[in-house]
Amino acid sequence: MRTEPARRGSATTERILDVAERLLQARGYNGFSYADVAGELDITRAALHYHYPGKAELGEALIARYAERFAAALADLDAAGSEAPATLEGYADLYTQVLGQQRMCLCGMLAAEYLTLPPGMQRGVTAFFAGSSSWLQAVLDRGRREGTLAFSGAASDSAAMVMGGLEGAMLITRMSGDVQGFRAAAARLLAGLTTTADEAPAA
Amino acid sequence: MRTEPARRGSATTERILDVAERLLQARGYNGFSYADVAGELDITRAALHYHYPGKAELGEALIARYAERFAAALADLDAAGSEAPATLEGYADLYTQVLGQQRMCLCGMLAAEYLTLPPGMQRGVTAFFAGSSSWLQAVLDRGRREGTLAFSGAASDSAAMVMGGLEGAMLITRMSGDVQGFRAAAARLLAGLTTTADEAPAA
DNA sequence: GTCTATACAGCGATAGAC
DNA sequence: GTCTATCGCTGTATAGAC
Repeated sequence: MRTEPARRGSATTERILDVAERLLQARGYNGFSYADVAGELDITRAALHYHYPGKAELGEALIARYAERFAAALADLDAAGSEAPATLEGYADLYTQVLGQQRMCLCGMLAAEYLTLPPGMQRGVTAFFAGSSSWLQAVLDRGRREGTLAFSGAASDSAAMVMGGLEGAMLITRMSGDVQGFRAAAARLLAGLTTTADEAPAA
Repeated sequence: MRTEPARRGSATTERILDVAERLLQARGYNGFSYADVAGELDITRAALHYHYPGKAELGEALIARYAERFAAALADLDAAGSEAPATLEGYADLYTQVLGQQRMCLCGMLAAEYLTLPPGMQRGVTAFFAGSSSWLQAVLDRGRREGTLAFSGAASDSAAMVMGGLEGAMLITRMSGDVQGFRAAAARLLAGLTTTADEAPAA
């Protein structure tokens, strides 16, 4: 029951969101227009305004859907019941999947444009990262308790490191489409949370 | 002799670059206009076109100056002759300083907008990260040789982790202005390159 | 729910006077 | 080196017919 569109979205609004989401993740909020979305769907800009009265409302809907899907993915990771390191790998895989579609994280993109966003969108982006961060903190704390993770300082600091590290690696590797480079950087990032340097000196 | 403007820049062009740089780092390339820059300097848009014929040329000049300053800062770090860990802390400090001005890294911002940039700017951004990455690789390799750093895998992967990690942490903490949070995340990031968990369990 | 038509502001850019 | 004036295009948004 997570696969169906939910009652808030008609088939058309979902198609609009799909196109707008791809454009936003590729070009940023200030880098696409109603004309771009309408053009791909072969409808007019006016028709778009019927579904989403303004670009701000469209943007808020995009954030809401993205955050919902992301939260569902995190819930799936929790439900899998893996140990903390594997759970973190699953978290990193979420980013890898987005990057594989040649996209930047939607909220990472909006973080860059933050100061130009309407207030409602700013709130949505902030909430996304707050949610992601608190989920990560819980996983990190659990791992440290279980002894499967080792790091010093507050879990919130390491959570910020993981979240920021993945967003930033995504930001940079997307330019060249180097998904393997992203994977490697993400692996190095998570390696710093376990025992470190327990692998072969130079693979 | 690094403090003076260099002969390519008149006083006016430098003032233009100063304003445009701040706007770009705050709002992104697609988030500011010639009118914004001209307005702050109390000149007209036409006068701006005299100094920089188009926004693309202005953008390229901004990248060139930023990259030049950044390279000079890296050269200073090399000249200090510190051990690798301290050199990396100096590298992270460069980011902290930018964040302290409530700005995002200029090239990190442009990385988000990469697909919407004119080709000349794309080349500049790519070159910036390539240069930063190779400098980091050299420091990492040196630290591993000297025994002051410990990490497995290729230095290029850890370089991508450090660079991406700082860019991403910057991207996210800038929204709330949490410079202390950035510092902590950066410290955790670099801690993963040394022996790890050699600090007090919970500071 | 989609269309045509239109309004209106903002954009980057150019011409030509001073 | 800066100005006024203007062009052409694109942006978001609205009114009203179908």
